[in-house]
Amino acid sequence: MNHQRRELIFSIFQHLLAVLGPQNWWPAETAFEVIVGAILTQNTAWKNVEKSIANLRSHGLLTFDSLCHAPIAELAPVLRPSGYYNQKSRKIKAFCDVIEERWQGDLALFLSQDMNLLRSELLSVSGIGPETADSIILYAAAQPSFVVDTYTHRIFMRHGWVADNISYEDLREYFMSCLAPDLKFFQELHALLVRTGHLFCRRKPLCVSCPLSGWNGAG
DNA sequence: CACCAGGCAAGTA
DNA sequence: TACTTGCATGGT
Repeated sequence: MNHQRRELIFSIFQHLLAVLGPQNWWPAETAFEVIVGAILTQNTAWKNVEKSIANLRSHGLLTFDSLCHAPIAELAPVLRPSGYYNQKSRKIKAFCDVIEERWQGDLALFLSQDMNLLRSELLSVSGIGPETADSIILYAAAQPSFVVDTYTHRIFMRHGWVADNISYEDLREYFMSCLAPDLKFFQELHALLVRTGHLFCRRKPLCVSCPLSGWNGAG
């Protein structure tokens, strides 16, 4: 069972890598920028997130030390292009407050803790759910927690590889239970699946032209 | 015009 | 546990 899953996942990975090339995610300069981007992209097109990131940079708010001292009233208008700006400004502040109060402002120390403890603490922050937490762990903390995003779910359920109503945690376990915890592999596979989603499974009922269409894992 | 985008929390039954 | 709804701008 696990062996067959692993073979399927490896063959998908190799095929997408050959077709699309290495993605080298996450598109950010610093760990803090990854975290901010992960929150801003919740149910939001990345193109709009880029506008907010650019706004933050021009306002000098793209570092932990500057942003954690900025009031929400200053933050919210800057985040306007990526939507839900009142919610997201509170979420980012809630995260910064945890780092300030529980980790004395040491973001690197926070990110270097044991992966499962890190995941639990991230999930306890209001505004950080499972996908955002796993994105932060995989790309900001550089620890191997598999990220399940909407495209991963869509691609796997449309091919009939998993049930369409599978939960986030169960789909994450689908990957993590049969794969070695390989940071670079988790990063690249997630990036390739999102790229595939952007190109072939966006605004469409089926992945008709998806490179995985008709794929059965035998390749 | 309607619908969607790299979710999440809070409310309801 | 399993739905439903609000959050909000910008692209197709």
